[in-house]
Amino acid sequence: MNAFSTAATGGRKKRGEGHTRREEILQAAKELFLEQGYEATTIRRIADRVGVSAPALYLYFPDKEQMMLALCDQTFGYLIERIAEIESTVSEPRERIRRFGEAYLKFGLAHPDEYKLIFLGTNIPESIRKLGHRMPTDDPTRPGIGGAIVFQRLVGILAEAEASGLKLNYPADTCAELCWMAMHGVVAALILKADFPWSNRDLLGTGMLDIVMKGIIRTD
Amino acid sequence: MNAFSTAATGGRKKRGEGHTRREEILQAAKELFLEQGYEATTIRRIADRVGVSAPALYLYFPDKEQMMLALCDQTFGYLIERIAEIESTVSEPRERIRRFGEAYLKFGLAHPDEYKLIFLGTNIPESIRKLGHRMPTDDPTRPGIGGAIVFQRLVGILAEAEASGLKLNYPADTCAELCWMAMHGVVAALILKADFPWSNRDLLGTGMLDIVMKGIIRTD
DNA sequence: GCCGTTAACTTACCATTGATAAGTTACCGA
DNA sequence: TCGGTAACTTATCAATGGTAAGTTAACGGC
Repeated sequence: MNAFSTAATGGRKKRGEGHTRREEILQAAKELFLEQGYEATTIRRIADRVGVSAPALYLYFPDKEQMMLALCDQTFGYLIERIAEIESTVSEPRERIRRFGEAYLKFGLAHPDEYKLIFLGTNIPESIRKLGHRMPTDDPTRPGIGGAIVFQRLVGILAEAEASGLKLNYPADTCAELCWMAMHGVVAALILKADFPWSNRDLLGTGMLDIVMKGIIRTD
Repeated sequence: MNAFSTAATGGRKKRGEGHTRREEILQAAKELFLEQGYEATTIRRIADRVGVSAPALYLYFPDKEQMMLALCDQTFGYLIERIAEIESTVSEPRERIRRFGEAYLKFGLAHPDEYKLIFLGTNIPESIRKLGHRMPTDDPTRPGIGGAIVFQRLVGILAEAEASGLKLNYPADTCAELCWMAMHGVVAALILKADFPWSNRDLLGTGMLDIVMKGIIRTD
């Protein structure tokens, strides 16, 4: 083995310890994907960083795509947890919606590289990008369902808000779609064009949230 | 040469006719990019369709990326023309803004594959995707400036609207950014997730436009 | 202690990719 | 007719994702 690899983790694993190698591969893949993007990260580079040969990766993943998918699920998890937290601590409908939007924005901007990889699908194959938009009816045991879960929670929040008396200007699911499209637009633009001289980054986030809430919630 | 290629265009060009070959290559590349995406389209497949050898393409383009860029400029051109048309025929500020949004939406949905390739940057290298968001200060003679031109026109329309007395809730450039982010969010979502059971496609377009205009234009 | 099973891993290899080097063909003007 | 050169080809490159087939070593059973 290559004693000079960046993060070589010692020699051969003992029997039954293969899963720790799997974790090491995921960690190395995540670092490299974030550093250089999906296409630029080769299985050989991942293998080098782990300290094994390239074909060894295929003992733990069927292909490069599945490594990416495993990482997708991991990162979606953080956002899903955060949303559950909001749902369990905030009950006022308007406040819930706003908090959801804020959490989504904050998550995207705090993890720009991961958002880019997972929600934006930049530089990743079509087959993976699609999974970020998986439909809720898809097999939930397969990786890549996280995006649909997040969206479903937004639909749920708006439907509950309507049920509890909040008046909406459009059907609840349409409101959810509009809300997501708008907030995603902000995050995507700020991340993809980080060096553009945006007039006012904070204002774009809060402004869009204001605009959307004002637009979907009826104000008599 | 391969007499069985899909769109072989006869033999060797006469002297001085190289530019027609260049057009043929662009046409074949466009078809293949739209059919199969950027990554899946290989130099060899493009060459096959044209009816020449693969290295012949390098007589007309320095690399695959530049073929894509040439196509980007072509397609951006259609939208830029349409916007110019609106600016020259519609004078009422509110109507101008709405028409711009409608044109943008219509363009994106009418050319989903091209929008995907050009504005969304799915399956294309980072280096190309960035060009869709080029800054207006960049060298205008280089390809890929179209995205910035479209955005600049939106900024212009809003600034002129404000100058002619329309009251905005945010600075004009912030309004332009919010407007673009929201409309792009709709187009991107409808295109990328064409098979999602969207509640109401038309309502998402007109609704977002209503929401944005209501949100950025002060209604006393 | 040693031995078979098999998890963990390696070396050698494959077809395909974008791209280059170097040579060949044929048109056109002088 | 002949030199220059635009237009094009063949042969080849290194790098890629992935596979086939063999090697090493840990563990349980005897």
